[in-house]
Amino acid sequence: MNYTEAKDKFISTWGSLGTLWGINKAMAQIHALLWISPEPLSMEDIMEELHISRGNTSMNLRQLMDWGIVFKESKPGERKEYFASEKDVQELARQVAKERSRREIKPVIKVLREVSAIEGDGTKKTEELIKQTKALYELADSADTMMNKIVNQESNWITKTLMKLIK
Amino acid sequence: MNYTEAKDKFISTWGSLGTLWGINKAMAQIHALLWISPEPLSMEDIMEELHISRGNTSMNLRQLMDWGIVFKESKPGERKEYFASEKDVQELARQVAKERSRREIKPVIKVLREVSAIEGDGTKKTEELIKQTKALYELADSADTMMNKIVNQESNWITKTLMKLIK
DNA sequence: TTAAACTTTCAAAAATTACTGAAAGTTTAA
DNA sequence: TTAAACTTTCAGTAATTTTTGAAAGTTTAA
Repeated sequence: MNYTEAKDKFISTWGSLGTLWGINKAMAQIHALLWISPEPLSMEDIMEELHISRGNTSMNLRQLMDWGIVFKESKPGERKEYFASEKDVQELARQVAKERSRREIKPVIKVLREVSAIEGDGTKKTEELIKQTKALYELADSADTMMNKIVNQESNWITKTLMKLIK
Repeated sequence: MNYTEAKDKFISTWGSLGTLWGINKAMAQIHALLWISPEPLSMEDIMEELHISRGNTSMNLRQLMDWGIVFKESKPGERKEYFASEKDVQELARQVAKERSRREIKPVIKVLREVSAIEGDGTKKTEELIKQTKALYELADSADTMMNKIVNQESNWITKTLMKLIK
């Protein structure tokens, strides 16, 4: 496998993984491209490499910046803007975990807490609703707390922790 | 909030979370419905409660069974088939982790290993591709190994472990 | 200021994904 | 066997999501 094959394989695999996990393909592919690029890329560079439109590129770069994993860079003396990925894998993981917790997990935990807190009325179905949503609440809440621990630790806490668990 | 409101809120929230994580809404909602139902439900029951078609119900039940989190039950003396959810939250988590690892993570790890193993050619871009995909490979591999540890432990290992990490 | 160089927005179109419903298939009781 | 009771399949349709591209917006150099 030469450079171009490897690059294309990585970009397309990353795009598919994104799709599977609810992230749009263009966004995941732009991230992949920047992740392996030694230099920041311009919008033109990205459009050309991935064969996507200017609008699509712009919108997805914006999202990647909202997620905190891509940054704008301006080269001195140039009008054009360049984009660069967060390059540290630990920081990438922290940032993704943090955002998914904030946007997706926390709101669900809130609903689970509310739903599992309704008053029992003596019926079996209400008991079951309370019992099952409470179990989900407790699991989700522990998992989320752990994620946030990770997010707020020094950068290689993840690896250290995983190592500790694995051995 | 009364029973019906709580039930509807749970089902619709679970459906939306599914969508966000790449799982189709009907599948997530059927799971939610069975999760809180004290008794197994028939296909008719599910269709009626969620206002979805027979075909849709059938296909998504099949998928839930493929994931190993919903089971067919036949009541003695009845032709109709009934469906019940895995009720243990630990087992649910184990099963979901196991399947996502097998279907989605493992194949990506394989690609990352291949891509990061290409031979360097002295160019900066090849070096960067190797370095960055290797970093991703190592993180993904550790995380996956941990997931599989969890999957193969006794049922409340998750909670114990999370507790240990949190305090 | 002006206008060139660039980015963002957004309505419309395309692509993808999910859903329906009727026909085909299967199972079981008699 | 037959036929009733049920489930699955799948082609067509609908809904949703993504993408495009041109117009509007912004920035900066002169």
